[in-house]
Amino acid sequence: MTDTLPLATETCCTPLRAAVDATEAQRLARIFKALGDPTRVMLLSTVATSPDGEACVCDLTAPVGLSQPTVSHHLKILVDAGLLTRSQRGRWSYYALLPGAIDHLTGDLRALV
Amino acid sequence: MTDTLPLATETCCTPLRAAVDATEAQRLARIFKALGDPTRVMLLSTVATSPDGEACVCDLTAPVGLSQPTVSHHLKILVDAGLLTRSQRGRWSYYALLPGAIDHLTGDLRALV
DNA sequence: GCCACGCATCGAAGTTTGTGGATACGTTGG
DNA sequence: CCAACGTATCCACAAACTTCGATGCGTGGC
Repeated sequence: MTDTLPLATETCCTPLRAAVDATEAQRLARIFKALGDPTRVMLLSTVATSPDGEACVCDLTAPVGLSQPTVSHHLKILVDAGLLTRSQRGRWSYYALLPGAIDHLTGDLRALV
Repeated sequence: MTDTLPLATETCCTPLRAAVDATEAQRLARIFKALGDPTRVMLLSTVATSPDGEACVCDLTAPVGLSQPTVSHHLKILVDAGLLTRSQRGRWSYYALLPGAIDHLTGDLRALV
């Protein structure tokens, strides 16, 4: 008796879970973070839409208006994120879009929600 | 005479341009940056896959294991990026996925490359 | 009207990131 | 070999970001 129920939780605070686990969220966030800079968006687009499908660093400094070390830094982030590939031929490093990378990303994005 | 050509540019340093202008790159980067954090990826997924399609802050602190101010901060970033909507009913703020936001994003992503 | 509740905002500390100059590395041409 | 060239790496610094405690703001119940 007198055992008043400890107040129901109303309609709030229901237990929820994401469609991905913490590891997958971290992997996706790493990719999105690579795209989370205007310079890198420009670089990715420039590389992907170049006539040969690839471009070297000296081609990319002018479009973004930044120094060569900075451009190399951004390109490395895009490569580490699995969006670009790097192939060195002679003195030049050619960057190209990793085939299927964008499709995989859009697929993962839809799987999130 | 004797006007030797000033050395052709070899095969390098061709003039390139991105498929988007600087303003569009900045807009996209803003959205991607919002997704560039594991916590926000988890939050977006949790909100989007919740049974009612919406969730209040108190529902979301537990899944990510962070304090309430921090969760509110991340949710504001997702709202500002145009990914979530916020609707206050009573004492609670309900966050939901903005319809079409993911589709627009995937479309913009394909238009980039 | 007052208090409890859920949430947003503020202030601060620690960490990460973007950027460029200087420099080192690998390659090519002479 | 040696010099010139294209890149990557290192160092430093300013700016932005993540996080949380404290606090302020609406709303609802008594």
